[in-house]
Amino acid sequence: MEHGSDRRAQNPELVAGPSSSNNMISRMALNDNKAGMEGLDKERINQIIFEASKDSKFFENEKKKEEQLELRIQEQQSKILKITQAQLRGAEREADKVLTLLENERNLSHTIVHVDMDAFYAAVEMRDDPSLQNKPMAVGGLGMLSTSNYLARRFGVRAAMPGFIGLKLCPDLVLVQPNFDKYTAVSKEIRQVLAQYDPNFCPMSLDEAYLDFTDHLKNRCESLPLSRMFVLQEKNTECDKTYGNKDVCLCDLNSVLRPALLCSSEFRDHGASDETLQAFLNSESSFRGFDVCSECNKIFPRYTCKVFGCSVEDAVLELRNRIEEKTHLTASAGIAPNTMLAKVCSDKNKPNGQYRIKPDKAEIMSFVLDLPIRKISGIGKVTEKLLGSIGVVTCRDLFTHRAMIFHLFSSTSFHHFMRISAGIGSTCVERDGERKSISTERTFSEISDPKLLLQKCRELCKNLSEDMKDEKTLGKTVTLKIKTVEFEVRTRSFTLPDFTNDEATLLKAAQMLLQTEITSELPRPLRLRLMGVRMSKLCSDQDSQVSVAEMFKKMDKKYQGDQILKAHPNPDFLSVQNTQSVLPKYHNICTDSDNDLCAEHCDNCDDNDEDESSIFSLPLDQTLSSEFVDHSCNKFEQESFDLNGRQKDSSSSGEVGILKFACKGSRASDGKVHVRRKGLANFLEKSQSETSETLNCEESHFGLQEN
DNA sequence: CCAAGAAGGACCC
DNA sequence: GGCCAGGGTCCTTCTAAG
Repeated sequence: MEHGSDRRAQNPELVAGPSSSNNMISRMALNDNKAGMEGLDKERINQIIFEASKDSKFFENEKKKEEQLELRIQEQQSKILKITQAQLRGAEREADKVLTLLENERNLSHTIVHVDMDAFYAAVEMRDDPSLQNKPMAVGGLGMLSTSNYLARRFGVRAAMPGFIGLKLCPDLVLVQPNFDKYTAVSKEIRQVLAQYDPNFCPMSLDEAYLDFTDHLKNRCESLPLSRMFVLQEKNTECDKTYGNKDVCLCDLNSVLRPALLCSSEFRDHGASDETLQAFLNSESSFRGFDVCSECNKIFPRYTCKVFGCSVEDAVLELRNRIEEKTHLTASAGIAPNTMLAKVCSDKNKPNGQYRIKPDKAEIMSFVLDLPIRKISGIGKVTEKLLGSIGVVTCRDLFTHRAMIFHLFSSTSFHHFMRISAGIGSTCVERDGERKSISTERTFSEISDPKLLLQKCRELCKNLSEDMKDEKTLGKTVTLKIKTVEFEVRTRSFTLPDFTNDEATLLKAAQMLLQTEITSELPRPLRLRLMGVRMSKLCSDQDSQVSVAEMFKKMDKKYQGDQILKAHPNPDFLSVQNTQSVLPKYHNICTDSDNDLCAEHCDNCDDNDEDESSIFSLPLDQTLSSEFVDHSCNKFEQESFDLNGRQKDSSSSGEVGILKFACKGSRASDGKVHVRRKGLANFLEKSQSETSETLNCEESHFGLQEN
């Protein structure tokens, strides 16, 4: 195995001067790890990109960033030189421990599907404007492209590329202004289909989502053939090519026609098995009388029906076909035991394809080992290069270099990398909770006149305030973001005493921040190309009170699948993951039936279960003012852990109340829940000030003195 | 001396 | 000849004040 000392000599990049033009070419280079970009003339494309960029301010800034990255790599190298062999061996043992624990965590019982629409925005535009068919096109403006169609990708034109470079690469490129309202509407249609396979699916954006197919597949095995029969339009007919054809029914045949078919006695008569039904569907007479749409009175396009089998593959194929029927757009899908792998899989057979990794460790490993780390969601340009500099390119390398990674990266990153190397990912696709921030920003041609800058700021605050009112949300921390004409980004924030979405208040804070920046730049003018305003520390408009139940929910969210807890050296932490794959929900805390708290307050344990508004769902200050407070603090140990899993002393008086409160919710617990209690303490400490303020709690609520 | 806020970045779509 | 978005999330590093 190779180590740091000889690495430097091997890696020419580390020897070359700072951001050599080679480095810059590769930094600016086309990112071709997107689907539809294989086998391009990269040399030529990169040259064009380089030429188009090299005299710009943007490029200068990129150069700066590249230099900083190289500096980081050098720091990394000198760190490596200091690591002894003994330390490496120790780290390897630590890593192996973590990997063993991760192995226990491996959960192959879920079937996760990642659905990803193919070139979504571009596909919608092409669908609605047949004149765009067979032309290279991209959605976006001269400034930036959102996505490109597959034809344009052949020229190297891709998302996140400025439009003017796209035009250089492909002079015939057609640019279409994005129409987000339309994409949102189409997305809604798609989600209607997705919801039928997993009502709790998790949309990641307009065009992609994770689904947990586990339950669907269970039911599917017992389902009737008819329930798996769907209408398909015949491909490659005139109708198919002319989506805009006014004479043909454009309705979703599975909404319009299928119910009628299912009602037909003839169909039911043949629905005993997949085979008899399919045979009937193939027969001449099957669709007689089903020619005209009852909704639009137009003639149906040529169609057939297909019975989809019970396997995962069939189920996902069915899902994709139904999306296509409904929207006339294609989707790709990845099927795997966890979200991380499913995501990679959905890219594998793009466009209009799917790929499955079976829930089998050997198969997972053979898929993962040679997978370049860059394919994994969350590993971008920088991490790729950082890891690349120590010889890590594939997921296998993550394993072989685990000792080095242990030393070079934070505990969080290390665990993350180890999970990747083992092909372990999240098996739950729960929707994200509430949003954490809301913002608006605008790029413009240079503004340096302070008056105009403040005017810009006013516009942004007005917009943001409106957005927040639409969302019925309040916020506390105002952040001003500016980007100078040199592309330097700065953020300045200010926390207000109260939650608000009031335009004037917002403006006052934002303008104050802006003014400070303008002043600090004097005597030079502050020359900006972008300004943005963000509000964070949000809470809902309705109730600025958060219930204890909400708190616990947040907890669950935060620690679900948390690798730190699970890999923590403290055996108490480990006990959780051995008993349950995810941390217990708050109502599972009360596993003890003879516990008084439990009997009183936990609707899950209480057999009578009459009390929907149990104490856990009351606003916090009410909860705390109940007698529940007083006898609740008897047990809490003073251990707590920071987010890196390091134990720390919690004797500071400010924490006491928080910690006490923390133990209340889990007082009913047995040894197992001990973990939970710590986790909760951890959470509450972390958000201490937020907690007492957000929840409008008087200090006295926390004011119980320690013993 | 320490935890929390602020600032800066990486990354995703 | 022109000249790189906007909406988020999460993580890390720095720092100032009690």
